[in-house]
Amino acid sequence: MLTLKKTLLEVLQPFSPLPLDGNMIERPVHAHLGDLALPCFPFAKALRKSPIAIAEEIAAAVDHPLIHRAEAQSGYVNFFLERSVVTASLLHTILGQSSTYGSSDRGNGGVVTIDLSSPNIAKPFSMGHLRSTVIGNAIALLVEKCGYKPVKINYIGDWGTQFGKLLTAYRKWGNEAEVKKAPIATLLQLYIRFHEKAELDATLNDEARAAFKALEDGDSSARALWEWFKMESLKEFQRIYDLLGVTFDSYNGEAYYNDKMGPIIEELTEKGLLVESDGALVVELEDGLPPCLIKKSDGATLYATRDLTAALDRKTTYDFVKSLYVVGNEQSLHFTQFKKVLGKMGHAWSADIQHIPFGLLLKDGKKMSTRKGKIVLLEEVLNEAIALAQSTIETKNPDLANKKDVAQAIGVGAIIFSDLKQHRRHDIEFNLASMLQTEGETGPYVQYANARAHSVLRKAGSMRAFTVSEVNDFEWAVVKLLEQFPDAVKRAADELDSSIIAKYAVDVAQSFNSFYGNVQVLSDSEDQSYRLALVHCVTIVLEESLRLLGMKSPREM
RNA sequence: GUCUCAGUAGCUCAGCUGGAUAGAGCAAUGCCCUUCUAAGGCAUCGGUCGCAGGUUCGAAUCCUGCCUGGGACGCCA
Repeated sequence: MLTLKKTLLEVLQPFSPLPLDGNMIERPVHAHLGDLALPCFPFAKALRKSPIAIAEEIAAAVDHPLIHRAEAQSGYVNFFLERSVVTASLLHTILGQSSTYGSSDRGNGGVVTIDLSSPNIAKPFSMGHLRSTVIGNAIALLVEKCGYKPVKINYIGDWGTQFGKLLTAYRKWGNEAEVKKAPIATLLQLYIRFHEKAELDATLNDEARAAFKALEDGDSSARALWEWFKMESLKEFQRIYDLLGVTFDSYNGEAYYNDKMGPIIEELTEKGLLVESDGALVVELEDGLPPCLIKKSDGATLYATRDLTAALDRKTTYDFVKSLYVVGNEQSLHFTQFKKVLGKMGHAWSADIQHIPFGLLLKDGKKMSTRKGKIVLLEEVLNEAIALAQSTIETKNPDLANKKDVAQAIGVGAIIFSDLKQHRRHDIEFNLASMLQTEGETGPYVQYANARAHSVLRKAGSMRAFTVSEVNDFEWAVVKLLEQFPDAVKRAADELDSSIIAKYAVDVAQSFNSFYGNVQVLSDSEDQSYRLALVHCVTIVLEESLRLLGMKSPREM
């Protein structure tokens, strides 16, 4: 309640011996205690009175048109707002601002680069990449709503020793026809086979390293195979991005930086930061951090080398005010090192780089590993969710138009929402059943609330002017939540945490469903026009919330 | 071993910039479709907030130690 809180702060400041801020006003845990509350405990010392007495004095003295009444209760002043005044003003605001409700311009057009998705070529798109894609996309939408200009970069993993492994495996055991038939699946099998054999025969790893070195040095046969693998992979990834509705501003992957790493190595050398260690070149770091490897003993580059190059390139290309990397928890150390190295190079903007870590997707309590073939394929999961939504539609709403599109919106929505609703740092135990769920705190639940709201609006026909006379508890609960939307957006953007939006959307859907179940909107009552306006506002806020999560809002389902 | 993240109801989680009786969803049980989409609503059941100290008028929330689990820890990314 940003504006309500602000107003209340101004009203209350004269009574307080301390400067008040928004954090000191809270929402009571139970609705019967009031709409907003001021705990008076912090004032006791300065005023040398008991919090109970202070609360009573304030409650008796406060007088404002927005405040219906103020009650003192065990050290708190509980405020009951003038419901009809607040409601009328809020509904007009939301209807007037429509989808821009909750938007701000505090980003001032500054560029925020977001490194997201970043699947590895020749490997299937796993559930792990889903997290990065979905979280990164939602953050892009969030910062955009706050006036920044997001640049989504899909930093494709198309370089590195893994390609040496793949090239080696393909030359030993692969054939062209099989790869053509089922590219990713076949390449994955080769990759897995390589690791099985390498456990028994360590010389394979040496071969792989040599093969990658050859690729990096421009060997034409290696290069041709690599191009082919990459093309096939990108085709497969695109199908998934289309399904998820995610687009990118750049697909510059690691290979893009292959011939651009010279300058950074020179810069590191000039600044005296490179040190030789066991034949490799490293940058030593303080604070007990392990050194950052820049060049392997065979002269080949590493992840960190390319990341540094990419960071410098992005700074000159985009001049970002913030650069975000949506990459798993397990790479935290790498990002700490990488930022430190940039700092040591004298780039003050290294402070604008931020790792957005997220928890692993676990299977039986353990990390899934591509190398051992322990992965879950995202495309299969998505298709299953869509099929499930489709069959639900057939039983519940068989006459629905565009069943296919709606089923896709719901199935994909269920998957996206199940990921975004929990705090991103938590590890997630992979559970297909819970991702496919459509009841309770799920994406389809929120979408359903919105569809019901639209159904009411359709039946009502055109909107009319309204006046608010009385606001019942069901309506008031919805109004109070709608009022918090800008605050939820702000908190989510401050913490770059879309789960705040997801939880907020569930709250709105719950309060709306409760209202819907208990209050008849379409009726002869003179409250109908005001209730319709409320329902309309619910759809505006729900749709905007879902949009910020990267989800669609079908009007019928 | 070092660093790091986590431990809240049977399960999955919210609350963690300290504030009132710790909240949801799932599961279980019982109601509600001759009122706007039952992917819904209403109700019941369910908790030593990992353990032990400390700070505070007040701690799930902050500090310290311990226990348990995940992850990372130079030539992978």
